This record gives sequence, structure tokens and C-alpha cells, in this order.
Amino acid sequence: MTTLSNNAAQMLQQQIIDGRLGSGSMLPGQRALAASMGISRASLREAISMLEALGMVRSQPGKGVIVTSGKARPESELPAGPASVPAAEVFEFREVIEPAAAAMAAQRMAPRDASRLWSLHAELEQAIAHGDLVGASEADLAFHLLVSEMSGNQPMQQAALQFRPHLAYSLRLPFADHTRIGETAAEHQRITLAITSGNPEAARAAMLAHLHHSADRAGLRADGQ
Amino acid sequence: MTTLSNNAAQMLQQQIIDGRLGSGSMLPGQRALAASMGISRASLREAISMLEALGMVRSQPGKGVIVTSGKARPESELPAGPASVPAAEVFEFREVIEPAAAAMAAQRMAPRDASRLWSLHAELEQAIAHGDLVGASEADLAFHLLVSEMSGNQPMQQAALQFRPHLAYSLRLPFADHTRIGETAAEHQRITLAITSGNPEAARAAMLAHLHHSADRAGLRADGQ
DNA sequence: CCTCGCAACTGGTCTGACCGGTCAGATCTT
DNA sequence: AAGATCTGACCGGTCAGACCAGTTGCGAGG
Repeated sequence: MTTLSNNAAQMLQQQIIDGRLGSGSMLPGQRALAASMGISRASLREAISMLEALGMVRSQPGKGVIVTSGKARPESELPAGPASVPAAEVFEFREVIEPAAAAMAAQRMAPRDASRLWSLHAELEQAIAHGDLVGASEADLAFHLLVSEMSGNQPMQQAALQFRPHLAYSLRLPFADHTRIGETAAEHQRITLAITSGNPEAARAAMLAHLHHSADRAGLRADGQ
Repeated sequence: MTTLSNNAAQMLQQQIIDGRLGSGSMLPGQRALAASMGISRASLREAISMLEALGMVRSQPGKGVIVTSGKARPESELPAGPASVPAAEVFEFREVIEPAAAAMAAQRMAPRDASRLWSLHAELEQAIAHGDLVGASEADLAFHLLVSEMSGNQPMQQAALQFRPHLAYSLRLPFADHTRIGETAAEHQRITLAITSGNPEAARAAMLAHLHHSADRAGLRADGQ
């Protein structure tokens, strides 16, 4: 059902999410806003009531309607390069979400995903065999993004995608020591095996171990932690 | 702020939760209901718009207003914004990152952050005491964002910020059952205590328990998952 | 210079009306 | 009598216009 007030609520909601109506900003007066949207004030007020119930907006008698949520910063989210975040923090974060993603992926394994996983693994091994470090890091990145996707959890996948530049950067670090690049392939194989066999705990452990070893190869674990 | 329409929405919400207005039952006609509540139909309609935004009620032109559930559900087609991701997935993701963030925050506790944490907790309790659900959910959101910030991990904080609309939405769900809003404050207190006393494992456990209970209050744990 | 009060806003509420959809019961047709 | 059809009461959705109570800024008078 698409009613006028409903539609108006969605339009305003979209503007708030987009940032066109930033947090803390005031909406135009109800009379003016209703006129500009071509609806009556009554319908607009119902739309505002919905947004208020959702906590996106708060109206104060005598003052106006103020936007209480939404994206505060339109941009300047990732202005600097991937190195703007210390690699140690990137690994720390990855150790939180990636083992969990791997466990979820194992739990929700679809046969179709297994082949995609194995094919990416094969791609990685081939790139390493050819000494193609660029291709290897690309396959590595694709592997980790696929695991996030296979988690079946939208926020998880979105976090991984938003995180992509940092992830790619942190993935390149271990390749600095090209005497140990073979380890990456072996660890990926263990992760793939655990996921495709539907063993969540093994997948979590394998991914965690992989991250530990990656951090070590990147020279971040000198303290033995 | 206690407006007529706001008050009417809470009265109806209470009746739905109590079971006086069971799921599937029809509300009295708007004209009759407005008269029996001693308010105008316009105010009643705004109240119904709020309940509709919360997914507790659905109105059908030509038929009437039907109670869809005792617990708020995001299923409705109206709020397409933050509800675009199933609440269950949001909670699943939160159970991955928030306990970890709480543990990191406890580990890196700065004396200055303790007061910010406690002050937000006081804000929440005061809002609940005043029956200000909007203020309460704002304090709730600020609390969770602060914990992410205190983790000292930039990617973690960025994920929480990017995730903010969904987080705000998932925080609002438990408030539908306002007979249990006191539990939220108590759980926040345990989390705050664990973090400020510098106990990472206690903080992780307290946050995890809080999320489990929140999901329960939101009506997401009935199926056992 | 300060203060007071008016005027012009704001949102909150109400009234009464009209529209189109829905449905049950009365009416008309077969 | 059985079916198709009409009718009217009721439903929610929308509207225009009015009034109230706060908030705010600006100007007149102290």
C-alpha cells in the first residue's frame, strides 16, 4: 500500500540517510514543507510521526523538527590511503570478524559456493607457482571477500566491502617475505576444507590461525603474542 | 515530551502488549476510538502512524486497522530504510563485533572515558524514569557507539558508524515492550562496570548477554536460534 | 544600555468535510 | 427459490482552515 503520508515518510527518510538532511539540521516548517511536497499538512504530520517513532527525527513545539540520526559525515570517511590505519589495528579487527564469518559460512554452506572457494584457491596456487605476486594478492583478497559473502550476513559483507582497501593493503604485507608465500596457500586450503566440510569451529580456528600467521609474516608479531 | 498522540500511541501499545488487543484483532473504527479516548481523529491517526512505523499495526483502507503482532516486527513494507536488513542478521553481526569491542575497551580503559560511560548510563536511566523512550534509545545508541570508540580500533569504530542506522533501528525494537525497559539499564550498568574495572572477559560476557537479552526483548529469540 | 512586550514564527490539536474502497443486506432478475 | 445486482453504512485517506501554546527576535520605551 502506497499512501501519501507513507510515501512522504520514505522520501524524508531517504534524504536523511543520504545526508541531504544532516543530523542536527532542522526541517523546513511543516506548512512550507507540506506545500513544497504537494500534500496537506495533516498527511505530512503523519509522515513525521512515523519518522519520530523510528527515532530519526524529533519535533519540539515552538521550535521545529530536528533530525536526530543519519550519516553525520557525508564524506571524509576514507580520505587518506589504506595505510592511514595502522596495520596492527587492521589485523586486530580482522581477527574479530573473519573467524566469525568463516564459521557462519561453514554453517550455511551451499554446494555451489564450494566450487567458487576451491577455484579461488587454485587461482592463488597457480599465481604463486608463476611468481605472480599481484595475481596472488588479488586471489587472496577475492578469497576473503567470498568468505564474508558466504557468511550470509549482510552487515558482515558490507563491513568487508567497506573495509576492502585496508584489507587489500594488509593482504599485501605478508607477501613481502617471498620465502614464505607458500604458507598462505596451505592455510587457505585448510580454511576451505573446514568450510566446505561444514565444520564451523574448525573454520573459525583455521581462519584465526591464518590471520595470526599472516600478521607474523607481515612482521607484526615479533613479541610472540 | 508527552503529546496527546504520543500518549495515545503508548496506551494502544500497552493494550496490544497486554493482550487486550490480540494479534489479528481489529481496532475499533477511528472515529469511535478517537471519541472513546477523548481525542480528535487527527491525533489518533498520528498515533496509529507511529504504531504502523513500528510494525505493530497495519491499516487497510476500506476495512480497518489490524493488530499484526504483540511484538514489534520489521516485516512491514513501509519503513524500507534501516529495516532493509533483517533484524536477526543485525543482531548476529552485533554479537560478533560488540563483545570484542567491549573487551578491547576494558583493556584500554582511560580514566576520562569512565565518566563518559557512566554519564551516558545515567542519561539512560533518567530517560527511562521520565518515560522518554526517544531519549532512552538515543542514550542507548550513544552508549554502544562510545564502546566502539573506546575499543581504540579505528576499523571497529568505522564499522559501527557505517552501521549506525541499522544499529539505531535494532536498538529501538526492544523498547516496544516497555514493561522491560528497566532491564536495558541494568545490563548497561553491568557492561559499564566490567569495562571501567578493566576486566576484558567480563566486559565481553556482559555485552554478549546484553545482546542476547535485547534480541529476546525484540522477539527474535523465540525460535531458539 | 537594558528591559519589556508585541509580532511573527514554530509545532499540537481540533473540526468538518469529501473521496474511494469494502461488505453485508436488501432488491431485482432469471 | 437461486442467483446477480444495487444500495447504503462503514472503513481509512486526505484535505483546508482554524485556534492554541510555546519560542524567538526585534523594536519601543524606560
